Amino acid sequence: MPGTITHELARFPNTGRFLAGRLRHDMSEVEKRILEDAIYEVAVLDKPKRILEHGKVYDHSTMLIEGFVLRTIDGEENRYGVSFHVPGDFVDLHCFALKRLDHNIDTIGEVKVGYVPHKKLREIMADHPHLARLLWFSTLLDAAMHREWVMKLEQLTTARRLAHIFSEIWCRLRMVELGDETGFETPLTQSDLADMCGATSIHVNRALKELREKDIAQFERGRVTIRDKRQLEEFGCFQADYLYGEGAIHLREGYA
Amino acid sequence: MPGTITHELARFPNTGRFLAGRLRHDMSEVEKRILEDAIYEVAVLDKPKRILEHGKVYDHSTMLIEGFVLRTIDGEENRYGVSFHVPGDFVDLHCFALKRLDHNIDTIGEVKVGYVPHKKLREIMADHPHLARLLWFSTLLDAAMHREWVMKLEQLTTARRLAHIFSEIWCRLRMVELGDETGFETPLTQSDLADMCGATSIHVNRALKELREKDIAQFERGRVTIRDKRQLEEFGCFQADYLYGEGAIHLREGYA
DNA sequence: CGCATCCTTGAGGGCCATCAAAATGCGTGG
DNA sequence: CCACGCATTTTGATGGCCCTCAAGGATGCG
Repeated sequence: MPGTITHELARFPNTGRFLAGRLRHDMSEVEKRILEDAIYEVAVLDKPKRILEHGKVYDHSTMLIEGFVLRTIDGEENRYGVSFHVPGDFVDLHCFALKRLDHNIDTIGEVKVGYVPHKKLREIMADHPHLARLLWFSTLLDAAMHREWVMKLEQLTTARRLAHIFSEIWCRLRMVELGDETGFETPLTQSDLADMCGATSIHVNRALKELREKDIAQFERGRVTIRDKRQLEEFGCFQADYLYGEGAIHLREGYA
Repeated sequence: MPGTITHELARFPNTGRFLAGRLRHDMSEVEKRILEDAIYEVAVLDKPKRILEHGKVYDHSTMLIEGFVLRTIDGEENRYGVSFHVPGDFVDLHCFALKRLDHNIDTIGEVKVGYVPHKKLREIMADHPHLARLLWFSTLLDAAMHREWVMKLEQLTTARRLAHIFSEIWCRLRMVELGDETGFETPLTQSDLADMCGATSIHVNRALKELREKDIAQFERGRVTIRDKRQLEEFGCFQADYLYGEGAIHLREGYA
């Protein structure tokens, strides 16, 4: 059926999830084709790997086709997770306009990525302003998610941060029609979660126990099961509007 | 003298600080003129005011000409500061491509702003791809700063967060040739700083005392004085590369 | 000179880090 | 199949950072 992900992936196997559930409906067939054809190489990485490194300059950008990656910044001793990506995300469009990178991109579990040369992106900027705006939009989504993470870190305890992260990942997966109604598969470890929460893995473990005992969500190796969606979102102070999905569901009611 | 801020401001009074110290040298005279002329109205706001509100849709974007603004997100009880802007920043280019806003823009002290209609921005997207890329670049700078804040919040104590914030503000002011060699003027209160640190104003007060006693930096009503730049940056784990300034100074050495 | 806002200090308690140690699951090779 | 190594997960005890509640001092403005 036209409009479904299956239909999109049949025609655009590498970029069919790009902006799905958001502004993909605003893309013309021509634009979808241009983007799909911009990918000159596809790679499958089965082991965790740092595919982009802080400080370096690249002449391509990366589309995440399958799997998960983490955007990280290294500290003196620890690694810090500053954002998370799901299939359909253009993970480092940032390095197109910024040149050198201020962060790393680390894969988590098995991943399939597509590479787009910056030369192609420059052509798109020059010849297809509407598509260019959509690319811009996708980087602004990243910025909006970063802002939410800043607020989350300023406001929430570790258990609530985890609830927020689970809510966000689940919501984003559902927008690209991954995961299911009871939760999602993920290769994330407790240590990865700790990197994203600014906590130790030891404390994350206790916080996960709290979520389990409250019957909110359950983390097992390789899977997150949501026991109570409403409670999860409430506990994690999650309101999906910052993800700019389609439909009224994603309009935050707003606090008084 | 050509190239100095004074010379730029003489010709482009409202936009002469845009990307100064970063990619402004990459802007042609024509592009500078287009941007300056895109501002259809200038306003001076003497009292703290929320100039952009979460959830609303705007048909203009805002250039900060003088003064400071805070990008905030409201919680149930508290306000959270997710970023900070200095003169020359295009504070809400985000709302051009995102439509509705996921955050607020609050002024701090007296502020002068210029408004740019989105219609003009669409024309720039269509007719001036290079200038469009520079606008994109400026929003990516915001994203890079958000990432650094995420890391800062995951990693640092309140006193160190303050050191980081002071370092960042000072560095950004110097790029647009504001502030001076010993520090900078600012209308920020301890309560504003608390909103940016995810701490209470009470604790910020104690943390400022620590910076004072360590002879690192001094906060008085309306002014931050840096006593020891090297110590400030070290204590706050500040490395300026994420601000993408010109020159080798801003290239992080990188951790082993 | 009264009021509002901002700054400062003290006491008690909760969240989370650190140090230490053990249990579990998983793949490899004998 | 079992032994082993390794990463991941789990639990306990102690202490530091920061929150809350409470109160008072400074500063600026009408």
